[in-house]
This record gives sequence, C-alpha cells and structure tokens, in this order.
Amino acid sequence: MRILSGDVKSHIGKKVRVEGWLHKKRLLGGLTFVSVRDRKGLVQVVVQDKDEVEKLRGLQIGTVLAVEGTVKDEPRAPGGAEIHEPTLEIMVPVTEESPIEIDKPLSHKSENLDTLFDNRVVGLRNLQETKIFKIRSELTRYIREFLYQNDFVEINTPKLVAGAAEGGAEVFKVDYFGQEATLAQSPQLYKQIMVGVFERVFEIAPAFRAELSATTRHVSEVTMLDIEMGFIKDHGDVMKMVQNMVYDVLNRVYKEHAEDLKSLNVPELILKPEFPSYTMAEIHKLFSKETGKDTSKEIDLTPEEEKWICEYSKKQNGCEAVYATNLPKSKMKFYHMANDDDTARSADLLFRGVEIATCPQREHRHDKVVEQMKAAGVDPTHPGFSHFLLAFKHGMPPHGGCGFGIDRFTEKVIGLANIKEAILFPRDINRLAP
RNA sequence: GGGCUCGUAGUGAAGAGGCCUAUCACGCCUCCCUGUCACGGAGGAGAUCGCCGGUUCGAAUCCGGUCGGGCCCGCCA
Repeated sequence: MRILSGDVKSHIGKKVRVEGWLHKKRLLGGLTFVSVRDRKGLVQVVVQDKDEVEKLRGLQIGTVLAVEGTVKDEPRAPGGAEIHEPTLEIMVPVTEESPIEIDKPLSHKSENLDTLFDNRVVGLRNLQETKIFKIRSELTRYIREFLYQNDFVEINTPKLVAGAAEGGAEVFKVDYFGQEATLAQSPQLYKQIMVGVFERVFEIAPAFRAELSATTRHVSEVTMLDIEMGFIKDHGDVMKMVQNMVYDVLNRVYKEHAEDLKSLNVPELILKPEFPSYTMAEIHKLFSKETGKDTSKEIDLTPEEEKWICEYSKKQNGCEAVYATNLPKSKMKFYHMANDDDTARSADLLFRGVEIATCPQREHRHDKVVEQMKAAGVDPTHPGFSHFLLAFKHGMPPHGGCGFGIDRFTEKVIGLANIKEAILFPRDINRLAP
C-alpha cells in the first residue's frame, strides 16, 4: 500500500512503501541519500546496502521507483523523518540525462526563456517551477471559492464562434466545415447573455488573441476569468466585487502559502481593503506633473503610466492595486455604457504595474446597444450579434463585469518578469510547441 | 509593423584580434568518502564559439549577410 512523502512522518517505526521519481542521489561512500519526489513533495531514503545502491547505477533523475523500508524519526532529515533499510524497485528506468536541472532554480532571464520553454516538459518538474503552478492553481481555487460564496454560477461558453466577439483585438480564423469561424477572443457576449439567466456568472477559460505583440505581458492564448453580474447600481458595484475578490485571494495566498512565496522571493503584499481609484485624466495629469512627460493627449494609459501609478499608489495610499476609471468614449466598445460626458463607465484594475482586469458597466438597453453597434460599424443582423440582441429584447437588467487575466495575475503575484513564466506551455507569435 | 539588442559543451556563464590546443560552475562518467540536504575530494568525457561570406599573416573576437531568440514601442488583456 503506497503512502505519500508528506505522510511519512506520521508512520514512524512502521514499514512503508513510497512511489515516486528519483529526484536526487547523494553517495557518501557507505551511506547513500536518495531523494524521492511524489505529489506531496520529497522524502529522504537512506541506503546502506551495497546491492540496493547498485540498483541505481546508471539511472538518471526521473527514474520511477518504489521504495519499501522502515520510517525512522530523524531530526537531521528534511521533514524530520526518513526511510531506512529500503528495498528499491525500479518501475521505469531512465537512462537519458536530463536536459535541464530539476534540483536547482532554473534561469528565468529573458534571454534564456527560450531554453526554459524548449525543455518545459522536464523543466516543469523543477521544484521552483512546480511552486509557480501550484500557486496558480491555488489562486484560481480561491477565486472560485469567493465567487461561489457570492452566488456566482460557473459557466462554459463556446470558443469556436461565428464572428468577432467585440472588435478591437485581432482574431484567429478557423475553417469550420467550410464556414469561416474564429477562436473566441473573449466570452463577452455569451456571459452577458447568461446574466439574463443566472444574474451572476463567471467563466475561467482560454481566450485567443492574434495580435502581433511581442512584449513581456502578451501571449496569443490567455486564461481569462470573466465575471458578469446583473442588477447593479453602477459599475462601482462591479469594482467593489472585484476588489473584494482580489483582496481576499491575495490575503489567502500570502497566508496559506507564505513559505513557498518566500522561497520564490515574492515581494511583500501592500494592500488596503479599499482600492484607490483615479480617472484616466487624473493619472495623465499626475504623471505629467511628476515626470515632466506630457501624456495628456494619450487616450489610454501608456505602459509607463501603468507602472508609475501603481508605484505612486503604493507610496501614497499603501495599496499596490489601483483602479483607473473613465476611459475616453472614443475607445469604448459598443456594449459598454457611456457616461454623460465623453467618457465610459470603465475601470481598469492595475496591480504591480500592469492592467490585470477591466471592470466596466454594460449598456443594457436594447435600442441603445443597437445604436452603439451601428456607430461602431458592427452589423446587428450578423449571426454573431443577432442572438446577443435577442437576449436584450427579452429583458436585461443593468449589469457589468470584468475580464481578468489569470496569467498576468499569477505573474504579478509571484513577481515574475514575463507573463509566459506563469503559463505551463505559453503560446506567442513564435511558439506553438511544446 | 517600427526601434534596440543577443546567439560560446546538455544547462548557466567568462573570453572583446595572437595568452584559445576556448575557461569556469552545474549536470554526466570512474574512483574515494557513514549525516548529506546547492555534500565534499581526485580524475575524465563533452563545443567544428548559430550559419554563410569577407577583412587580416592570424577571427569566438572586426565587417556584411542570413537564421533563431530577447526587450521596448505600437496594438491589446
């Protein structure tokens, strides 16, 4: 009966069997330490029998093996216990040398990322890499738990769609049995439709972007958290929900994974329960005043301003998450709600220097949506949009939501330099494998 | 798409006209080592310095081209 590495300590004096991968062997003459890795971590095995040590000759890191032996209480061992007088059983021998180290941190320098991803299949077994993706998994778990507690229903919407979902972003075209289809760049229209069903919905799913962007914050396949909620007073309700979610998730991960975050050199969390909020115009003004660079003519925030306002808010407000609201109307999408002035009811959530979410209010009045569609050059009779409008004809409450980048969030939580480092198998303009 | 950069053993780095028959660390192989945990020690294998061409008595090093990366901007989340 197999037990896991993490449970060894509670089996002192008993004979146990562990199964896992050969992680490391240290030969000290008459004494050999063998580190076995399983899903709970590592366990140390002490081998003294020459014949048992000999079984490992020529076998490389990654060899799958089973170990049966007696657990001994041992303060000198990692985890406080280790397995003695073992019998080794090689389940799958590995004779190929590992292309990349799994025992020491891998280089994440930008010029070495290509090697990192070329060797990803094995490199992900590196303990430091594992921690990144364990934390990513936990972040999405906390997000789900928060949203379930707030009455959200998790949905799944199609990724093969008839037309561009929202315009703006470039789309991937796909041959769909002779018809032209695209890969969804966002579940935008479907999640809004679902507000008419459940009021509150969310989805965590890939979105596909065909922009020829080559930066540290862009990939062509992203994992998006999309939230949409009905019966809101204004987009302040959405901002509050997303703020509370981010506050809760960040505090949980810092509390429950303090050790892993520390070993990844993650910076201290500087957060307030209420995130400060500035309009885009205010940020342009503040930035121009502080840096002397005039950005008053910029429509959106420049990447430099995004970094700057986060630093500013960290110092000024003790909060490294900050909202940038009131995007100029000229950049507004047709499904957004406009303010009375020339701005939109938008709010971008910035965290540690990048935009991780947009939280606008939607236009829920049918005729107004059609009007904004036409103004944006979108055909309301196109099958990609006519079904969307049908939902509005049959009653949509005031609603809003957010598109929230899970990859960027993970990247920034861990303090990585490139979004790709937070993705198992990233897709960018040059990479389609592994 | 524009600008700027970088390609040296499996991995990470040093070398910036002759000291290079290319150095170091990790990994790998052989041997020694009974408390390692980035174990230690001795020895060894492994690189036509991305590729093509040029300059030069001589090129990893300089120049041109080419291929492949990266960063920033734009676009976008």
